[in-house]
Parts: sequence; structure tokens; C-alpha cells
Amino acid sequence: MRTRRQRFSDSTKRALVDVAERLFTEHGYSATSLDAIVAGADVTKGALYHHFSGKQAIFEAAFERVESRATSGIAHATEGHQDPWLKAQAGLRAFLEAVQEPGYRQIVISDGPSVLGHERYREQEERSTYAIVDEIVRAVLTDTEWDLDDAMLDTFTRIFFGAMSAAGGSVAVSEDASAAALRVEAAIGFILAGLQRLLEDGAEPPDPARTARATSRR
Amino acid sequence: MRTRRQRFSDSTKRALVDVAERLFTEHGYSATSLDAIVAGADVTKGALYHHFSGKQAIFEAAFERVESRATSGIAHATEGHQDPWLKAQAGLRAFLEAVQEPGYRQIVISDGPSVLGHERYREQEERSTYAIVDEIVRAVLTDTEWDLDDAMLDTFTRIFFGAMSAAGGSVAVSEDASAAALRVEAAIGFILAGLQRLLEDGAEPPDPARTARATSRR
DNA sequence: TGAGAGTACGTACTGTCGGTATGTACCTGA
DNA sequence: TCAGGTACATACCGACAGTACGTACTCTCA
Repeated sequence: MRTRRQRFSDSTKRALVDVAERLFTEHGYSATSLDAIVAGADVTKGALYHHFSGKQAIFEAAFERVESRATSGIAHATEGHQDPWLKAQAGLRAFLEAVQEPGYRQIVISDGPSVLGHERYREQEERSTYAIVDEIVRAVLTDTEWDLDDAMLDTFTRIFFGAMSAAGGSVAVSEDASAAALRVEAAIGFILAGLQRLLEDGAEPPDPARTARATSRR
Repeated sequence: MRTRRQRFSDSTKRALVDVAERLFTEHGYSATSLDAIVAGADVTKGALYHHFSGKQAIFEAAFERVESRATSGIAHATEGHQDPWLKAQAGLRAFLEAVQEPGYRQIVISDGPSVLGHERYREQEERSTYAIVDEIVRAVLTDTEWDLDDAMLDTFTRIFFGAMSAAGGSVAVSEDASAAALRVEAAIGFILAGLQRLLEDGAEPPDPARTARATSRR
């Protein structure tokens, strides 16, 4: 069991991340000073540097919190679906919801890549929202006779993840968010329908080697 | 005609943007100091602040240069194609090339959104690479009987642009870039083939209203 | 043609902010 | 009960974006 002292320490740390998340969301990373964070949490820089190694570290803590909220929201929406295509639809809808949250937009999408650096950013995403998209994409594509390899599945996940992120961004800035979300659902649903049609028709699976040959033949 | 004095002034400005682009590319926005830029260009801060309103402004100048290089590269690759589907393929290939350039990755993709802010970032993109993608997507989709409205076409452009950006990013970080690029081409080509198939089969066009009804019926 | 105005910088300084060094009260376990 | 560690607070430093002001040079126009 946690001692009294640890509980106080935990609450200090939580207060710091609370304030940090709020200020990073409202003003962005660079426009948020550590002085403002510690003032908001009613502590001093000593406390902050006791719990975190620096500004980037407390940003990452806020980042993880925002991400995990988004992830659990999407995961909750997709669970219980048997049919992978329905699961994909539910996941897409939840993703579009999550990506509209101000904290997600500012901290994860806008500041995330530049503050954490590409590498760390990707690590973080790969075990949260990206992982869910990956799971859904694999569920949809391995349920076929195409027998795609891992690299090809990864490529599809990247493409869909990027498409959904961009779509989510456009939804977030549009005047009528719900109408925009419906358009996105319709468009992606349409793309999925095309894939389904190819599947039903017994089309050849996507093959990089063939693309290469087609190219070199020019 | 430009006077001797203006020519000197222009060369100073160009030197500043040259150095800024290089340093921003190598070390990122925040790790690049104005002192380093002016030292590299062999001038002082007075000169920099004479030509630019501040750090963000000189970043934007570098940003525009990198973007316009990428844009002209893609535009050059797509011109001359009659068939919109072939044009799309050529554009995709050029896009995957452009997005691998270090300057584009660091300045446009990584630092761009957070430094310029979402709004300005989108303005910038909308009149460069995004515009080309938009043109291609419209060429492909308006060449059909689906008769999609503007908002729907925009949605498709956003989705494809996001997909291609993400795909480009994954190509850039992969160990075997050319193999990864081929996979991306195969995957997106496959998605396009699905759309083509739907078109040939005379499928119903994507319709947000129908998506809404399908949702509310649950 | 020369004097005033504006341009294209250079120099010196300031405020802010991330980070550090050091001190201190308190708790915990032996 | 006391030594050591924890959880902070305080005071300070260096880096850096931005500013104020000075200056040399150039172009224009009377």
C-alpha cells in the first residue's frame, strides 16, 4: 500500500500534468512556460524538476494521457463487433470523434511530431491509436484470400491511418462537423466498398513486384 | 530594372533564407538560433530583422521555398498525361519522391504545423502540393458519371492527401525506400482499382445522406 | 550638385524562459 | 533516534528572441 507521503507526491504530479495538458492544449508547446505550469499547479520549479526531467518530459506525460483517452474511446467503440467491416466502420466513427478533441489536435497532431521527434512520436502512436487501426485493417484484409505479407499490411495500415488522420483534421476545422464526418464516412466507406468488390470478383491481390515490372517496362 | 543597391539587398535576403533552410532542415526550428543563421549568412541580426519580422517569418520563407520545389517537381511529373488514372499514378510517384527530401520532411511535415499554426499551415499547403493532389483527384472523379459535389470532392482530396503524406513518411523512414515506395504504389493503385471497378459496375456514388440514414436506423 | 529622405544594415541591450545548483523540511526504516 | 532519502523551495545562470538606436550609403529632386 502507498504511504501518505507517496499519495501527496502522486497528487502533485497529477496536478502538474493536469495543468500542463490544459495549457499545452490552449497555447501550444512553445507558448507555454514552465513558470505558468508550476504557478497553475501551485508548486515551484523544484517540484516539476523533481518529477520530470524537463519540459519535453512533462509534455510527453500530457501526450500519453491524451492519447490513451483517445485510444480507449476507440477501443470501446470497436469491441463486440464480429464482422470486421462493421468493426472498421465503428472504429472510423470513433476515430473521427476522438480526433476532434482540442487536446488531441494540439498536443498529439500539431506539437507531437516536432516536440518528441519523429522517432519517439511514432513509438508513442504505434502502441495507441495506430495499433487499433492496424488491428482493424488486419482483421479486414486477412479475412480474405489475398494472403498479404506483413509489410504490405503495414503499408495499408499507414495509408488508412494517414487518410483517417487527415480526414479527422478536416472534420475538426469544418463549420459543420457532423456533416463533414458523414462525408468522410461515405468516402472511406466507398473506398472500402471498392476493395470488397475486388475481393468478391476474385481480383489479383496488390503486388509490389508487378508494379515494379510495370514501371520498368515503360 | 533593379538598382545595384536592390541587388545587394536581394542577395542578402537570399543568403539568409539559404542558411535558414539548411539549419532548419538539419536541426529543426527550435534548435536553430537566429544568431546561428546570421552568422552563417555573414550578417547581423539587424539585417535579419530588416528583411523579416521575426523567426517565424524567416521560417515561413524557407518553408515556401521547400514547398515550391516539391510542388514544381510533382507538377512536372504529371503534365502531359491525358488519362487521369495514369496522371494520378505519375503524381503519386513524384509525391513519394518529393516527400523524402530531408528539407520537406523536417520543415514542412515536422515543424510546419506547430510553427505556422494549423491555419497558416493549411493555407500554405492548399496552394502547393495539396492543390496538385486536388487537381488530380478531381480529374479522376469528375471523369465519371457520379457527379459528386464540391464538398465530397474535397473530402476525397483530403483523404488521398493524408494517405499519401503518411505513406510518404513511412517510405522516408524505411530501410529500403524504393521497396517501400513500390508497396505504397501497389496499395494505392489497388484502392484506385477498386474505385474503377465500382465505376465500371455502375455502382451508386458515395452519399453522406445515405450514411446518415443507415446510422440512425441502428 | 548637394542636401534631405529613406534604405540597408550594425551594435548594444533587455526580458523571458529552460535548466541547474543548492538548501531544507519531512518521512521512513533500521 | 538518527541516518539517509524523498519532496519539494529558492536563487541563480546562460541562451536566445526581440528591440532601440546609431550609421553609412544611396537615390531623388530641387
